[in-house]
Amino acid sequence: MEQLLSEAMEDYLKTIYHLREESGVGGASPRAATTQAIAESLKVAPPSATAMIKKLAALGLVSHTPYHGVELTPIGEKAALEVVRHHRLSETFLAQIVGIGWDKAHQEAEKWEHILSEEVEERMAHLLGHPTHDPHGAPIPSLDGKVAKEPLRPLSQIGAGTRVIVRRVPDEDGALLRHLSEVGLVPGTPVEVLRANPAEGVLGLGIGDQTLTLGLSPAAAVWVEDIAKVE
Amino acid sequence: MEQLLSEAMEDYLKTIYHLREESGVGGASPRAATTQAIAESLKVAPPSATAMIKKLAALGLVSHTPYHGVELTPIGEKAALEVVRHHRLSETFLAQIVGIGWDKAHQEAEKWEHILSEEVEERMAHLLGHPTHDPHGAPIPSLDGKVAKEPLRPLSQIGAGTRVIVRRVPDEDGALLRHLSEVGLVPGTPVEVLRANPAEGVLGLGIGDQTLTLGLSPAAAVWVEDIAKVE
DNA sequence: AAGAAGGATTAGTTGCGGCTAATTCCGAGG
DNA sequence: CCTCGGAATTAGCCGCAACTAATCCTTCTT
Repeated sequence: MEQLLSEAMEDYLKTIYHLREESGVGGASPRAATTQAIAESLKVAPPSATAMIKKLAALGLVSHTPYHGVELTPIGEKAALEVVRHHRLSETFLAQIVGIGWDKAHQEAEKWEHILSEEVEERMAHLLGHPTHDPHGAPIPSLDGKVAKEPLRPLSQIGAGTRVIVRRVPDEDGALLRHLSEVGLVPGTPVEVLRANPAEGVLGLGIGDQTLTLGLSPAAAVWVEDIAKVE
Repeated sequence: MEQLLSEAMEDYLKTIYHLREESGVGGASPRAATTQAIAESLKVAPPSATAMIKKLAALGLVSHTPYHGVELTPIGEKAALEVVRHHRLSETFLAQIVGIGWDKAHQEAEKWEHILSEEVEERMAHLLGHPTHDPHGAPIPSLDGKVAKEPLRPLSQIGAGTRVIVRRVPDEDGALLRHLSEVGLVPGTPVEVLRANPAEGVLGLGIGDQTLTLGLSPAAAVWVEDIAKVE
């Protein structure tokens, strides 16, 4: 089970995995991986996606119900998880060892994920102490293809008066990441939601002894873990 | 000057560089980079090489005299040296930091060389203390495209009774590398040629207080620096 | 000086992964 | 129940970098 997949195939599998498995974190139902969603994520035209889906289906990596959606088969999921593992290990390695800012690590890892040999992967994991999460808080799948499932919710859905811990931030948007780390919204940070008014479109947050205001849309991308209600 | 070249183009430029600039180390005249030599090095059919040569010539990276050879233009050489720099830095990084055996570092670096961003390259060089040579003793071109020229000779050409220092070993052949490091023929090691009989096809060598016999063909791949005659 | 050998190039194809334009299908609203 | 809009698919094409078969140069030998 080694490198029979082209780079493009790996990209599609990873994208399908993200669409299916990672859209509904807080128990939300995962959206279907539609042709359009896949094409959009990969910035290709829909017919290109259709063609690749057929190829992957022929290889037994996805099951495709025409005009409906795509589902990873167990084999496809294994392959996808290997790419995800390579990606997140690379991100961690780039940030921790190489010293690249975490806001840039993601795009570098997009290239690394396709060329990591099993041996280099093993060495990196070892050097890093077999990390369970990447710098953005995303879980790193284990070698045998298991991912920790975590009951996280988007910060945007947290009601006022609740204390939570930031567990995960998105990795794709460098500018957003830089802003989040400036204000201290990084994985591991405890945060209290002070004000939450959907009509207002903003959240008032307390981080340590600082307070700040964050728009709902960036807040929707920050995933947190509940701790306790404050009455 | 950044990533306008396809991976295939980079491979061709690197190969042409190796054929032209690195064949004659001990002052030997460099062989021409012929279509056939290029095709062979890249394990590609000759027509494929012809086609790519034309493409590179159109881009001003090589000058091509049809039915004769190929020469790197200054721009082409700069591009080739950047790939070589990436390759050798990666080899060093893989061996030194990641902990991959030097016999495997080469083939890993073949993949890394194409995806290194300038920033990651910079960080790696920094972490390694801006090394001047890779683990095989090959000089690492500087950022501005300069390579140290060293007056090395193949070990196979050294006469009996001469002491030399091993400066460079080939990087492509993993099995040969493993053997060389087993017997201690690694860059930096002083060696005395005890016996040299071309008819015999072998060299008698003294390394430290050990002696060993090495065939001429592997010896031709080991480059050494002269120290002094022993009378 | 002629011809043969072998390297180089041209001609024509292939597979991959994109694309646009045209068509087909599905499901929602009338 | 039918129609219509948007999503999905098919049809046909492109660029890249490989390939085989055929042809064309150069050069070396006699």
